[in-house]
Order: sequence, then structure tokens, then C-alpha cells
Amino acid sequence: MGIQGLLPFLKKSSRNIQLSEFRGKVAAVDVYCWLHKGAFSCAEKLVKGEPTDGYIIYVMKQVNLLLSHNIKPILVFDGCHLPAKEVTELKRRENRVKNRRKAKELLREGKIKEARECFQRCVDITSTMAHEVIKACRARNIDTIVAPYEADSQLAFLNINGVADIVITEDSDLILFGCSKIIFKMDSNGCGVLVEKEKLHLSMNVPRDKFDFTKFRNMCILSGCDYLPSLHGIGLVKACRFFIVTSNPDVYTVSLSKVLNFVNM
DNA sequence: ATCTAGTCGTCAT
DNA sequence: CGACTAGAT
Repeated sequence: MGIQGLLPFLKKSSRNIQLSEFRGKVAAVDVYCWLHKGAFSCAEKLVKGEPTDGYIIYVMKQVNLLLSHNIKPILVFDGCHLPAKEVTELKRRENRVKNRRKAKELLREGKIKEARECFQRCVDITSTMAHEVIKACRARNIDTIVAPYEADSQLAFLNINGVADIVITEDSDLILFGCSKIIFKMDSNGCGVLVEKEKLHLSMNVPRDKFDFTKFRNMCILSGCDYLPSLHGIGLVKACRFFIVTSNPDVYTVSLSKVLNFVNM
């Protein structure tokens, strides 16, 4: 679930853009997002195990959109699952099985439209599908990378080290990973929302020289994240208010009573 | 005003 | 994954 409500919180650090602004740049792409959207168009065939290239067509359409703006794409794929997220993965698998049963049932009853919705809910992006897209890219000389684990950190690495000027994703965690420029909600017209690291202080309501990225990251962690149970009643706004006044930027050594006292709970 | 937990949409005809 | 929202605090 990442950080709840991070993108709306960062409205002052965001602006609408068009891909044409990034002519000549290199973009690292979180392909999982495109794979998932593309799989929607051919969900039933994928679940039934029937051959389809619908998702490949969609990914390549997006790739062509970047190329048409003279942007060089580097497609980053997910590698191994993180052991820390195994529980989440198991729940998702369970959900898929449930929806698959329901889809087949609806199909028998002749409720085609409702069945399709269930099929779309239980699509799984397999490594075989990823490999098909990689082959399609290789045939067209498009760079692809398979990350050791989740693509997030690989995307951030490429951006921080200057290999990629921008990152294209739907995952707000990339902001915490330290990316300088991220495009969210990119549509098929090349419009999207750009979030810049250099503008993060605007959303925290502090002057640029008072902004500390570590504080920002710890503020997000305090508001609640995937990796550990979170404090009830503390969201981004309260976490932000706390970190503006505290001199200690370390979320782990700050005393709990201090936090609770500050937000008067 | 803020937080939580649940539901819905992503494609494309 | 996020967006949106009803409902609780």
C-alpha cells in the first residue's frame, strides 16, 4: 500500500506535464504498471491460458509514445519477490483464486459482462508475460533491465546516478527512494503529473534550506508504511507537523510519548 | 480537519 | 498500485 495519501499530500510539489517537455531525455520505466494495465484488455484469455499478445501491444504502444517524443526508454522489470512481502503476496493469490471461481460461475450463468470484471480482478502478471515483452523489446533495440528484487530500487538507482533523467511509474514509494523527477499518471496522450524532489519542501511548508530529505522520509514512515505496524490516528498531516518542530530527524530514536503528546492523543 | 478501511478502476470496443 | 468516499475521531 505504500504511503497512504502521499500523492495528494505532495500537490504543491507537483505539476501537470506533457511528454514533449522531455525531448532528448532518458526515462526509466516501471513496466509492471503498463503490464498490469495492458493485461486488462486481454484478462479473460490470460486467465484461461489462451494465447494473446494484447498486453504486449499495449506496452509497445506506450514505448512508441516515448520514442515519438524522442525520449529513450529503459524498461525495468521486477525480479524476485521480497521475502518481507510474502504475506501480502499470499493474500493476493488467495483473492485471485476466489475471483477466478466466481468468473467461471458467472460465465456459466451467461453473465458475460460481470464475468469479465472478475477475470480482470484475477489477472496475474507472470514472468512468462514479462519475458514476452522483453523479447519484443530486444527485437526493436529497446533497453530492458530485470531488477534483482522489486523494480522500485532499480529505478531509483538509475535516476539518482544520472543514467535516467526521469522515472515513469504509478508507485509513490519512488519519491521516498530519492528520485529527482517522477512522472505519475502518464496517459496515452503523453500527459502526466510530475513530482520533483527539489519541490518537496513546498508541501512540507518549510523554506528550501530548512528541508531535510531524511526528515521527509521518516515523516512518511511515521505516518505508516508496509513494513511494520503503524500508529493509529497518525497520518501524513500529523506526522508532518511533528517533524517540522522536532530537531531529531531520526524516527527510531524519538520517544513515542513525545509524538503522542504533540498530536494530543 | 484528519484518519481509516472499504470499494472501484486500470483496456478499449 | 491509486482514487474516492463514508464514517469515525
